[in-house]
Amino acid sequence: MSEMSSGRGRDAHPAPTLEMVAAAAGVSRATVSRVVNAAPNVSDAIAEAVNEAILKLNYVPNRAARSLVSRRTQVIALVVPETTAKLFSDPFFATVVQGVALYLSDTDFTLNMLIASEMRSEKTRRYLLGGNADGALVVSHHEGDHSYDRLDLSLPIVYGGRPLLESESESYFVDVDNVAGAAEATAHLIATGRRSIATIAGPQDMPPGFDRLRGFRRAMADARLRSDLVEYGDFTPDSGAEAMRRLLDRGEPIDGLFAANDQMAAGAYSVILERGLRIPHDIAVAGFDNNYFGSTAVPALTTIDQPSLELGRAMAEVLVRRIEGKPVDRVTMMPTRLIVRASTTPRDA
Amino acid sequence: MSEMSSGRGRDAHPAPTLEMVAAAAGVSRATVSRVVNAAPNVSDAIAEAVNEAILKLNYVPNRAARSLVSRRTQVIALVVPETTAKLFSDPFFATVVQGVALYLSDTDFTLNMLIASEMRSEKTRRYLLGGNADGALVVSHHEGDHSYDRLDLSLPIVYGGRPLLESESESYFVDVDNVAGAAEATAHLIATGRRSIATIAGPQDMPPGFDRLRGFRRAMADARLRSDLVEYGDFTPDSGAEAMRRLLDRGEPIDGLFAANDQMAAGAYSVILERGLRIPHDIAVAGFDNNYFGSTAVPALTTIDQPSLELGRAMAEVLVRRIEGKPVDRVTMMPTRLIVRASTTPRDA
DNA sequence: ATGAAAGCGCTAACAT
DNA sequence: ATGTTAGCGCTTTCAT
Repeated sequence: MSEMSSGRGRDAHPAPTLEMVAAAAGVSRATVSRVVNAAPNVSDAIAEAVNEAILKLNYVPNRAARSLVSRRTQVIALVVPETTAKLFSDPFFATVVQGVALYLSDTDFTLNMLIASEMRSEKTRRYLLGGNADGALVVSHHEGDHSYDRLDLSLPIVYGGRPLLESESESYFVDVDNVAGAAEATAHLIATGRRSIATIAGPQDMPPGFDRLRGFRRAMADARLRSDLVEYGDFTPDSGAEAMRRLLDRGEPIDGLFAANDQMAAGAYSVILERGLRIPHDIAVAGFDNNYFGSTAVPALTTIDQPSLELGRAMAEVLVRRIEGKPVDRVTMMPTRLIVRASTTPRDA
Repeated sequence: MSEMSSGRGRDAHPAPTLEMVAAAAGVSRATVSRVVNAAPNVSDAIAEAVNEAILKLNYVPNRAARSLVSRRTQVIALVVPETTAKLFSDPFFATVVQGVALYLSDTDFTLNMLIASEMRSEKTRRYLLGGNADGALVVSHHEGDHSYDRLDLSLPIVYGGRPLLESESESYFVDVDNVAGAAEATAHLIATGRRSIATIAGPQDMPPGFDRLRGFRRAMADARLRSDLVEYGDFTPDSGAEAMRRLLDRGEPIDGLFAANDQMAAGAYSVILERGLRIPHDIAVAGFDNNYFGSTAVPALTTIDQPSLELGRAMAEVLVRRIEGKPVDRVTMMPTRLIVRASTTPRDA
């Protein structure tokens, strides 16, 4: 295993410049620039000659030079709060990033990923304000933290997930329709014959926690059913188990459960089983997120699928449109999808 | 929900330039540049005055301008083959990326993520060769594809995972020690009393597939045990199930199984159970990867943990050292760790 | 120790 | 339709 040897490169073949292309094609640099940027006013003959020279020299425009004069970096920053990065193994988040990257790979933009920790928050701000990116995407997980709002004055920003206090923010965001998704899951429970439906809600200071409870309540109200069987968890399996315990300890009959995410549903499963109750016979269960906590559970969990890839794609698209000055809605809602599995099979089936 | 409004910014506050700082501090631009870059020859008094001006004006150096003259972009490209991106939900991959990002966030480098599809491979090459990055990291999953080797002449590259034909490549890479990990898992099976141990190997044209089989054979040979109970899968659960079926159909006794990854182990589980055999009583099982396929299996799967975060970190570190011209080993091996769970509990325990 | 000046590679008026 | 020219903001000799 040898040592050494390093950052040479880039100098072996001193990269061809626009000027060299101009010389080779026998035209001015301005003309080459026009050809490269597909400007309207170039005669076909010359354009062809220039393109030939470009090909022959293997010319690639220097981005730094271009950025310097055009004031455009063609860079989009993806800001990942460190708390979210810790949950990196969360397939939801990874898929959102993939969606962003996929969309951008068809544009001239490049994706810059930043991990923003408390410590380095100043560094992140400086990076963003230092003209290093044309726009930023902020993905936090459940927090609804729109603390980069102020930066939006200098740089277009698009968030994944709505802000906590929507009325106080003018921020652009793309969000999953948590209310509709939760309502759909609840309605499904009702449609399969359940009447005494409880919910394990998420933290009410996190938008998804709040919205999913709202969706549950709405569906219950629509069916003229009571919706006071509510306990709260923090989206972890353990908290789901405890909430289920509290729910069962109330002594009221429960034949259906909507958990605000699959993890909590998984936690609830263990308690339900431990009390000698059967799923779905005694209690039908529906979750939210559609991840492996639900798909590998026994019985498999009915849940709400989030369009994570599309969410990422949409975030990138909204941001690019803002950067390019095209009109975009300030809020974009992504539809969810009900995934019916064994945990909500009707009793008579 | 309002419409419009867009890419303004950046002009509201015309970013302060080095020149403005110079004026404010009453010195020349050269001096400001020296202070910013911590050059040796600056008097404390002046340095202080300059720093004050920088703070007051909230000055941030313009990267494009800096890159243009210094020929350094401070950008590191992370190339993700699209085939890998599809497996994005794979926690292994996501965590590697996180490791990279985490390491870089303590440096002056920035992470640029590129999805390299077949279609856009030319675009990727141009990007890399166009001086848009100071170095590149290539993470493919299992493929051992080092097809960017040629670019290494112009740009330092570091791979995650060894090349398929190591002898033919001079590439820098960081890899998990698959041989040692597989050997450790197998040795553990042996240590817990198993003697007729089979393996479900991965594709032999993928380095991890090949290396894990080698590790298995080595451990068996060290214990003077036969190692001809080998069937192959393609790392998917289904292929694991089929391989297990073939193994069992051989009619030879099997009391232990090493699967080259957790997915295939999960597939094997179903066949073992379906044949009325018990885990670990009849057959003890060990996997590799340490992901949820194993941790959520029943009984929980003994497996080999890969230091994914550290792998990413190490890749970034090796690349940065190359870029900075510091010595680095061409190959870096990351140690694995045995995670003992219920699937290998000794019979007498 | 500090300043003056040149120039990195490109785009965008402006002129022709 | 094409060329000329003047910078973009910074680093870096070279003087002083």
